[in-house]
Amino acid sequence: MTDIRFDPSQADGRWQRAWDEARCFEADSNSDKPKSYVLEMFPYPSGRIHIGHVRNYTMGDVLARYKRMTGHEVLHPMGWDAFGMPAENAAMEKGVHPAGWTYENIATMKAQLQRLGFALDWSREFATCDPEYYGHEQALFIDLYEAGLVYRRKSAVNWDPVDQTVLANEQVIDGRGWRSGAVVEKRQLDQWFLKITAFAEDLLAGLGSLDDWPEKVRLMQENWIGKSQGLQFRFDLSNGETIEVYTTRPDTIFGASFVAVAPDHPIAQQVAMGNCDAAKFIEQCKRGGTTAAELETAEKLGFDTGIGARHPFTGEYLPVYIANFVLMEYGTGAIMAVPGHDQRDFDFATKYGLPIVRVVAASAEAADAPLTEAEAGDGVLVNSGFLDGMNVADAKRAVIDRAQSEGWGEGKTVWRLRDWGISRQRYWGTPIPFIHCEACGVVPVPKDQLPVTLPEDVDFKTPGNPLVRHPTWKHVDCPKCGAAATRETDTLDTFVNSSWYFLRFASQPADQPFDAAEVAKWMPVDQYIGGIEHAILHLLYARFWTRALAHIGKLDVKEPFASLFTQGMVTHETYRAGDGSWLSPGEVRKNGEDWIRISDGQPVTAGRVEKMSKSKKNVVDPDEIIARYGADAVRWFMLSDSPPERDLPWSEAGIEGCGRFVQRLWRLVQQYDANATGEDKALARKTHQAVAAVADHIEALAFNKAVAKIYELTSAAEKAAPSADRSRAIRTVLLLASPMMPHLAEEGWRALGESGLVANAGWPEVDPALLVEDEVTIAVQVKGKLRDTLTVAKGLPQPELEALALASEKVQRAIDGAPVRKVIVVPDRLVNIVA
RNA sequence: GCGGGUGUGGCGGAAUGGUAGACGCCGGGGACUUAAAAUCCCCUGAGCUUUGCUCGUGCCGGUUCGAGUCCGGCCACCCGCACCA
Repeated sequence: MTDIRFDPSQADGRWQRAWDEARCFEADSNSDKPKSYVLEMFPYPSGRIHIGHVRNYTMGDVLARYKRMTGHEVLHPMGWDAFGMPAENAAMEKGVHPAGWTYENIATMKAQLQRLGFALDWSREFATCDPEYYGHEQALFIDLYEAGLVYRRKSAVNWDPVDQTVLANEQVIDGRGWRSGAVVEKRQLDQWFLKITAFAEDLLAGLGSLDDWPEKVRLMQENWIGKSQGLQFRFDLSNGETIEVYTTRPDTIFGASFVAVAPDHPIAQQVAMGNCDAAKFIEQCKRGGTTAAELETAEKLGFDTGIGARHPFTGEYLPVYIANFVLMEYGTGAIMAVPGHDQRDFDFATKYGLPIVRVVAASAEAADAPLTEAEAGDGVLVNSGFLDGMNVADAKRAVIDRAQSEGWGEGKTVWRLRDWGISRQRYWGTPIPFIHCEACGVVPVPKDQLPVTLPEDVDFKTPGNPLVRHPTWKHVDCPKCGAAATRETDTLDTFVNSSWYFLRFASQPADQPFDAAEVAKWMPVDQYIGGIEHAILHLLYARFWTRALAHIGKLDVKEPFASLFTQGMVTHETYRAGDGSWLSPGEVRKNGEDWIRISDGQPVTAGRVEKMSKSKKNVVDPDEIIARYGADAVRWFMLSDSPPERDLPWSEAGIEGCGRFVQRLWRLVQQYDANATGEDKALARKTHQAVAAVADHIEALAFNKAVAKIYELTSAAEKAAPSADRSRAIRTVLLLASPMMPHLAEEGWRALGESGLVANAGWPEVDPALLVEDEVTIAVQVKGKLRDTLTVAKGLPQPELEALALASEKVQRAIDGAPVRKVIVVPDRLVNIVA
């Protein structure tokens, strides 16, 4: 009672140690409580924790702590997605070893997370670069290989000739390597692939069962998988050959007025050999930009090959063009073009004066209505021979049936999804556990020789993959025939590491990747929380791995994440000096209505509220704010105000307000009197209502609303006179706030005379009888406009309510003598008088 | 272009078709203090002829006794994908 301020600088660490010593948050796989697996996307150890991590992990933490309080056995683990390019970049730039750099970052970031007091099971921590982890990954990879889900083929890669390395598409900027600036070459290399397309149908269908995923993410995945159904068929060409095209609109076949092939289509290449204009045109197409803006404005261009394609129904010959808008990677790289019903074909036909024929119309009478643009909608087939009069769906089926019975085409499903290329010509990744033998070919490393570990004595001074030029590492004997052989020097895409880590968190036997029975107890993850940037790749790959492992009998779940939540970013206002340079929040201050630079008083322009980024200097450092306000205030801020799926604007005033509330709650706890007597029925009601509301809000992840309810109960308890109910209210508010402000809650729990940890306390019970009010405020409207309010006993019968409302002076004035035509009474809510 | 989302005070945001603006921030006034910090109390959508009235949830219309909420049509901004046949 003497020290009225709560001091996080000494309390935070003390309670963090107490939880540690009590091993509060270690999950027990043998518990018979209902399980709850709460998982946030594990971080890449880039160096320091970002404020976005703080928000992400705070949300998960509140849920995890709440679930513990409501009697669940909670698995809430943390680890490190530790392989990746930044470690190699650091090695090249600073001469440090990727492993050393990574593990140092992990130590730093772990300490940062611990300062926030997260209820994490650190006993299960691992980094994906630990040989124990990636060794198991290698074993799983071999299992998938043996099940036929892994294969090798030649594939084009972006090759940086200076850095001697393969670049991801994002690392190629304007055709040049992002680091070296060298012009990137396309090279054909033997690459490893995972057969994700074998699960395309299932991955698509599975989306339907993910009711607790954001609609947006499901749609993004659906588009990515990109299923389309149509007809693949052959045109006989005037030069005696045939060409395969694919269409999703076989119904419009009578409207086809030309055929178009991609510039890299074999036919285009063949034409180019004998025709230098064609060759020039193809060159020109390749020079075209690939950025979104360029594509949008790109003009449709074509080159008439002079070849004709015989229409399977009319026998007419259609011209074959090479066209810049046709993609080799999709379908067959060739299309039948129907200008009347496809906008791209329409634009092209208009430019080159090709026929535009209507074959779908609103009605048979509108068969010759002019087309001013392509019409893609449904309707009745016209100008289409035997299809006339059919609707689009029937016509599609009819054409496919004819093509199949006559043998010139077949119904086909085409996917946008490609197999997953997982070869990376890099050092800092999971070595692909295979050996190349001249006699035996590709041979998996025997499992008893796993893990294939990375050599430590590597240098990054010379460009290229250190695994390739290491003097000894790759030289091994073939496990099959014993002859001299070489190891695969590619490593696995880092997305593989994050495709099964949640299984390893659930079960960590030494001799296998996971124990199926133990995993079955924890999976699926009940709540997964992370950024929207992983909406497609990570989540799709994890869904694929789970299916693939189920396919080979290692698992019994298909969908790894039952419920997904994507949180918004933390944003901050930006500041610029007169010369346009960015200024950090610490360099500026508000001067009346304006902003000025602290150092010289010069005016500063306050700009948009944007995602925090180092380049714009609008960042805040979690360590600094924790040191200044304590972990609880920071956590509270992360949950307040903005709904969790939306962006959260960071503000100095906001965090100060949170700091004030921490102290306010602390002062309230000091007023707790275990011996207080007497009732306060109204406060008791508010208390119980708050317990129910906060629980509902946390379960819905509506943390901002939960926070508002805690504020309300706090205010009510502050204002109340001492009573037994007030003491209960104070105790309750502390429990409700404990998932959000665990340190203050522990300190307060002691102040209340409790000896255990609030981390082990139960969620307060709710008395349903106290959830309902005995008095209600009734709105009294006249013609829908509020004129008065009445406070009456709950459940007052309609006639009495009506009489009370009509007796109101304000109501009578509003009616002004007009006859009452109708009275609408909503019990316990309102009376509306229509006069 | 396609798909999705969002529009409510000075700001972040609440609101099962039923009292719009909960809660927080900012701001204003007051109390305490020699003073400040801290804390506490009050006010705080706009306007007006201020016991009260009118207007007000991006815009236009509709349904309804009653619309921020439902329906139709627009507008703006944000995000994702993008020449996918």
